[in-house]
Amino acid sequence: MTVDLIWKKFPVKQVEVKLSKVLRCGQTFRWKNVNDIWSYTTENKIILLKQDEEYIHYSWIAAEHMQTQSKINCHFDKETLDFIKDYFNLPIKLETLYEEWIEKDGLFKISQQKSAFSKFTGIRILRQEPWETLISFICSSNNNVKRISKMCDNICTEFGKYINEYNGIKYYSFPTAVDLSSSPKVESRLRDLGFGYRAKYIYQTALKFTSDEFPDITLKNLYQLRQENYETAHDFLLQLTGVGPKVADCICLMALDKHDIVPVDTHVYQIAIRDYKFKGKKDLKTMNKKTYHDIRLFFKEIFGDFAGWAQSVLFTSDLSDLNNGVNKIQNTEINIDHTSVKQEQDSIVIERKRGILLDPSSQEQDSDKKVKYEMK
DNA sequence: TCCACGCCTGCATT
DNA sequence: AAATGCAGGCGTG
Repeated sequence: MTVDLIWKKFPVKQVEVKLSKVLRCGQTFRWKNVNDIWSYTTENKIILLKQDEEYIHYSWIAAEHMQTQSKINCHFDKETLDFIKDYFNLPIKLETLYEEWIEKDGLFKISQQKSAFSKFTGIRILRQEPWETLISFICSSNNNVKRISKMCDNICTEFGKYINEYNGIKYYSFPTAVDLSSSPKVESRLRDLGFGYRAKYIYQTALKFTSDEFPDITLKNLYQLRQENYETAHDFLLQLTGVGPKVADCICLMALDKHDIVPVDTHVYQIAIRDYKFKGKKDLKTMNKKTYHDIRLFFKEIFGDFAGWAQSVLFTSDLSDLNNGVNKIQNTEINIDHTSVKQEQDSIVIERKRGILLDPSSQEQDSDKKVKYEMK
């Protein structure tokens, strides 16, 4: 089936959104990049995006079963644009926030080296669908971006609804709670798909959303948390299997409009000690409840109402472990001849690499990596 | 209440 | 080349 894509566009500066960063900095795991076109499935269509200096271009492919009439076309155009504006939190102006952060950053930072905020522009927090965010972040424990992406891909292919095909890739929607609790076999199937101990967490969480035993745990109430305060949202999420304080905070920040929440892991803890004036043991491996709380409030006091957003920039700029899948690919390329880069014809990985090569600020990182590697 | 431990897989190191 | 270590958050006892 061949489709003629019709592209529309709207103006956005790259300092407001930089797709190549935002879509692979560890907050979303389901976007694919094929020939510099980003793609993602919703319930009824595949959404396609590409970005140049001044514009984001968007297009869509309706689900296979839907007929394409001019009326639907027009509706889908609007729906897609609305989705993009909402998903990327576009009403929130990043440039102004960055100015505030740079100012505050200077006051608290230990060294006066160039602020991460002037180097890594266009990184913003998405406003993602709460159910997908919940399941994705249950997958994130003890895990890396590459593997989480693969797991999300697997769960859609196995339990989602077929949407359509584009560029030789089949696209599926993200499975619902009903899809994931339909049979106890779900858990063992997820295990087979490489979910490990998270298979049980996902199945049990899905069950809580569909079973009468837990009348308060519903999709509607999950969505309602966007209107509730942080404590309410956090406590609700902790009832779910596989959701602890860190995962709950990720969901609060990335799906539930809690812009001031900083999810704390040991990496964030290290940033607090190394770059800011947080006093704590440098060798702390396991974090207790108090430390977690203290670090979260520490960053909130520095950056204020959008502390979670600010933290995501610091985190992304501190690339050493983050995106390790992507970085590993770069190292492989630099060091070994082409024949060695064969086995994984994984389109996601391959295309990520492409995106990086075309992204000017990432090229700086490329050269950094190269230097580090040669010095070894 | 706090803590140590096990859980799963993929990748890097030895 | 097989064995080991690491990543690093949640649940359990």
